[in-house]
Amino acid sequence: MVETTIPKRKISARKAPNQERSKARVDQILEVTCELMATNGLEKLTTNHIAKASGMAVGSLYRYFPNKQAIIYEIYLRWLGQVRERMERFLEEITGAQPIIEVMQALAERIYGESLMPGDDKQLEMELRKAMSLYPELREEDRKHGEQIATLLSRILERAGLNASDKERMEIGAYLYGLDSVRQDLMEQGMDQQTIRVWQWRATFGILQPFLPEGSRF
Amino acid sequence: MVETTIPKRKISARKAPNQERSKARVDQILEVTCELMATNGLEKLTTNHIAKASGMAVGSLYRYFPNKQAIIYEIYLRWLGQVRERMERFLEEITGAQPIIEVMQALAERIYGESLMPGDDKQLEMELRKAMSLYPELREEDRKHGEQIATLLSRILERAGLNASDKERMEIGAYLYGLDSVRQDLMEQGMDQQTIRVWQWRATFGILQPFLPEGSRF
Amino acid sequence: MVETTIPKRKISARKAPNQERSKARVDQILEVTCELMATNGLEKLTTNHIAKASGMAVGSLYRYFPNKQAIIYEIYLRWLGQVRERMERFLEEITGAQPIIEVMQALAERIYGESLMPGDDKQLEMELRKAMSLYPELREEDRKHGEQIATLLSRILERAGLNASDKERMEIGAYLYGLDSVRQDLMEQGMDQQTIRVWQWRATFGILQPFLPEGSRF
Amino acid sequence: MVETTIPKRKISARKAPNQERSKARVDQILEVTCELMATNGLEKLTTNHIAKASGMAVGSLYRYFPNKQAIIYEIYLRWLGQVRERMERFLEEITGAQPIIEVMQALAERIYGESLMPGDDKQLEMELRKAMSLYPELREEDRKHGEQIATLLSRILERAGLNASDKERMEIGAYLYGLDSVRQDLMEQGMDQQTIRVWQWRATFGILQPFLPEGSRF
DNA sequence: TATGAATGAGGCTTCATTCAT
DNA sequence: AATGAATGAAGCCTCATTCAT
Repeated sequence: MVETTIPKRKISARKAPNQERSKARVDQILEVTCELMATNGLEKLTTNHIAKASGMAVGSLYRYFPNKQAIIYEIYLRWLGQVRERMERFLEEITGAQPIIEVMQALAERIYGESLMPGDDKQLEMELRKAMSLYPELREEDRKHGEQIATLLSRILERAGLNASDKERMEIGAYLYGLDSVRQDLMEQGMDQQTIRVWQWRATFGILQPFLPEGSRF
Repeated sequence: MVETTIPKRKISARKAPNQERSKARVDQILEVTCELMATNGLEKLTTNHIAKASGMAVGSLYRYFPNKQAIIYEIYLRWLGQVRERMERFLEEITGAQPIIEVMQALAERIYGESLMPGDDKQLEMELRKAMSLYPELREEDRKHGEQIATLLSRILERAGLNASDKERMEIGAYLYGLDSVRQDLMEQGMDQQTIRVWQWRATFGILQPFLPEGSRF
Repeated sequence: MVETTIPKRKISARKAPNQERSKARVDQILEVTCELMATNGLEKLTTNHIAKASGMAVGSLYRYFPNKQAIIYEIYLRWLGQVRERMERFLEEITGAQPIIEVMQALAERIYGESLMPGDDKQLEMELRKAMSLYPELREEDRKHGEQIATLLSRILERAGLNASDKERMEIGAYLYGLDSVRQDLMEQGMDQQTIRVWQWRATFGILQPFLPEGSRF
Repeated sequence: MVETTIPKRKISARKAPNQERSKARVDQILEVTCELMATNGLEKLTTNHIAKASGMAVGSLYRYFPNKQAIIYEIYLRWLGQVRERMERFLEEITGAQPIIEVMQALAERIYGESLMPGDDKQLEMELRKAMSLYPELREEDRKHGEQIATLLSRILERAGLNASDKERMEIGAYLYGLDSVRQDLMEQGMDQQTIRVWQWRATFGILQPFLPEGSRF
């Protein structure tokens, strides 16, 4: 059990969900919690609500998770995991035959365009961001995730044939990851998704342009 | 007293802080609240904490503000006011002689980069944004503010020679603001300042490029 | 859940007390609250007091009642119900053979004289009346109750042979009820019980005289 | 300064208002408090409201009264005093020449019919009754007052030629005083004033009838 | 294992009273 | 004497967490 910062709180799931039934229950809790967060917001998310909506008793929640925070933490981890997974799959698909610009376009679509989770996704993402600022553990997790993503991005860019040094590729990766939080901010501010994508693309292009093969234009 | 939506709540300061001492106390409350918000987050902001940190009794808070929300509301108003003020000052300084891209970078730094209040500013802003999603009154205020800013931005970009529509100018402003937080993230992650500046520059250029007059150099 | 006036408050019990234990707790809360109201008055009735006196935590109150008002509301409903019940039983017992004045005195004793709940009943009633003037919901309930009582009284007096209109019958009932509190006051002041009975009798007679059949003896 | 029950509270005015200005201020406080009680009810009566409505600072209130309770106490005393005063004046006016029944009728008019204080009187009386059940001191005062009134009534009845023993007259006095609280209850319950008077009269008549000279009829 | 009743610390707010000016 | 800012105990209510069954 992971022990964390002031007030020492356990944040990982209480036990590895080996048994099938256990796993199903954990999944249900997480799923229901996602829905409630997306629907009512983090502020109105109570353990009692989660239990009732999951069709189980509050006590059962605490068999699978040591506390409320741990539930959100797990959701956050899975969410980050999905993002990483996509990037990894994307990395494997890259052949090197496509023009970089197309690769980047495809990446943007994959990373920003797809729905990461079933249902009211944008809202959930916003609430997770709130949670991140509420629980220090999430922030730490986010930082580690950032490094991994930067590395992945670096490798993607490498395989796509980006004409940059290792150091530069890592920087580009970090920066592109940062751009994703810009996207999220703008979403929270209510900017239209399609519009966001356009600006996002322009910024990305600005970053990559110096490393694109001569003559590559929009 | 501003009367607001469904759960009738008073959200403006209880009285115009005419007297000197009064004003000092109001300012102290606001300042302390800013710090607490930035440090611990909106969720952990309690009236009792504010009172204790301000070195006064809870009851005293309620002499100056009708409720907790009103304190946040006031902070929000002042923050918006400062942003507007800066943009206005900036607008007056624009000569039209500088390259657009420099003007834009200067703008981003001036508007959002400077510390608006003592202490951890970026964090405060995030918390204010959370508050905005929590209190309908803030959203309304933000909407009005947004219109004013749009106008100002539009005029700044116009004067700087940017060939974009009103809507686009607003979007550019928002995006450039977002880029600034990327810069801060990277700094926290330990990236070299000079390096950050380069990438920042590239991203900014990517954003502005479509609107720059043909052949404009860096 | 009964939805009520302006500050939307739930005033019925949170759940029908099906389970045995549940019902016991609800009853305990109500009983304790009655005692506290009678002893210390409505003004000093606090949720914390109720909880402590009931030997349970505050939170438990709120499992069974949505708020303080709802507790008082339930007490009030039960009290009104008991009064009605008594009148109905009394109505069935009337034969018409007794002299009216005796029937009336018996009525006063039966309806208001008996202890409706364990303990200091008269006081409780006073407090309930205070509560009624404090909570709009109670007033509405009281109004409905009043109509039902009016009908019952009307039928009782009618069956007892009283020659009065419906309106007058209701008024007589209310007045006789009032006389009973005089009796209690005098008892508290130390007047001899037998003596009180005599005066009580005379006042009752004064009230009924105009409606008694010509020549009716005491 | 009168020291009273648990929690020891001072309830008489802080000083005999000798100085003219002092007296004026005390009177103003009392008057304003009466209005506020009648208008908003005892529950919403706060010292701050009283002060503001009196056009003075809260602190000044506490120069003339040791606490809030004392203000209400004083109002109550004055109110009781006015009732007594009327009865005394009435006593002096009795000549013995009038038929008893007329005297009693006149008394009823004087005691129950007149307005005891200027303004929203009925409401104030109701609030004072609430206060009585809130503050033990008021109840004690009410009891003493009751005795005095009973004595006065007894003397009135004597002078009016009521054919009763001293003991009986005292009892009658006590009972008639009790009847007045019936009147108040009925008022609180919203019964029409004129109607109340009629029943009140009938009960009074019932009480007195045995002692009226033979042949006195309505 | 599962349950859900029970807990109680802690959040927001009010207001009688005090005290420095 | 007068002022009114300041105080803080106390009121109502919520909800994460525990524990007996």
